Amino acid sequence: MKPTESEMEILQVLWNKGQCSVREVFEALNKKDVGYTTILKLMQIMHEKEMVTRDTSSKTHIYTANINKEKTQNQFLNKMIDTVYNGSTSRLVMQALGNHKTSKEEIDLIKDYLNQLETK
Amino acid sequence: MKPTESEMEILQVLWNKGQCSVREVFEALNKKDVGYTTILKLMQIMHEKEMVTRDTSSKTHIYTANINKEKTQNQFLNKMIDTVYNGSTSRLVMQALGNHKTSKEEIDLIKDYLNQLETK
DNA sequence: TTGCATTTACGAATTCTTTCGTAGATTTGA
DNA sequence: TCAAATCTACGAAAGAATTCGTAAATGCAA
Repeated sequence: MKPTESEMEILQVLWNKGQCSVREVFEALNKKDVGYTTILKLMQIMHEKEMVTRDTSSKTHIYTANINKEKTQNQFLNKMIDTVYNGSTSRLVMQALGNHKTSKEEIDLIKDYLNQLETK
Repeated sequence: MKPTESEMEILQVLWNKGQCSVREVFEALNKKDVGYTTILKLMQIMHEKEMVTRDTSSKTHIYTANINKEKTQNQFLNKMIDTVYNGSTSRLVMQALGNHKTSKEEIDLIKDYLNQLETK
């Protein structure tokens, strides 16, 4: 049900690009030390689990994500809030905002979002 | 280096309580279907990995977390931002805020925090 | 056409994580 | 004191997740 870490990386590519062959995913991931057939195998397993669908009409199969991006992200997020932040969303958020990687633009986006939340 | 999920649950308890025997952790976790010796073994492994230290001067050993809470949380957070949110902190934050589990109090906390960030 | 490159399928090995049984030591209290 | 309870150590099994080698099919290009 819940994707593994490797599966998540693959889903990431599929969500971004929409449709991909194994090779496209393999190249997008660009992992050293991981061979082509490893990615292939993972995607076959994901197909068995029905996390992805595929079009096998031509030799090169074309894969598409078959689970919802937002729902899946939320699943990870909630798990993380529980096991890493002891259930506190605000602590996660504040740490995320405080970790220097956040640009001014991103912070502005979040302010807008908070204001929206407020007026509702 | 990076704690596993089970290890994270144990660390959670140790960070909260400071110092614990195996039994205390076992009881705090309160997991059905997981025996005492399982937690013991995990904590012994964590000791080997130097994630925890322990005082063995009495029969019941007392464990203490030996890795930094904020640093470890950040490690998970950054990994998550990368593999689940494609590198976008603001998307993670907005999804966290949007998932209903956030109370008004928490939202206010975050606003204060953003204002602080701003004035710096 | 024919052989080279690409692709799939699949089994199996490897590695990582979690689980627990059992044995032996220590403590406690009846 | 000594039996019951509690604890540690440790090996090993079970279960997940990842990895890849190899064989067979397919398509492409000379």
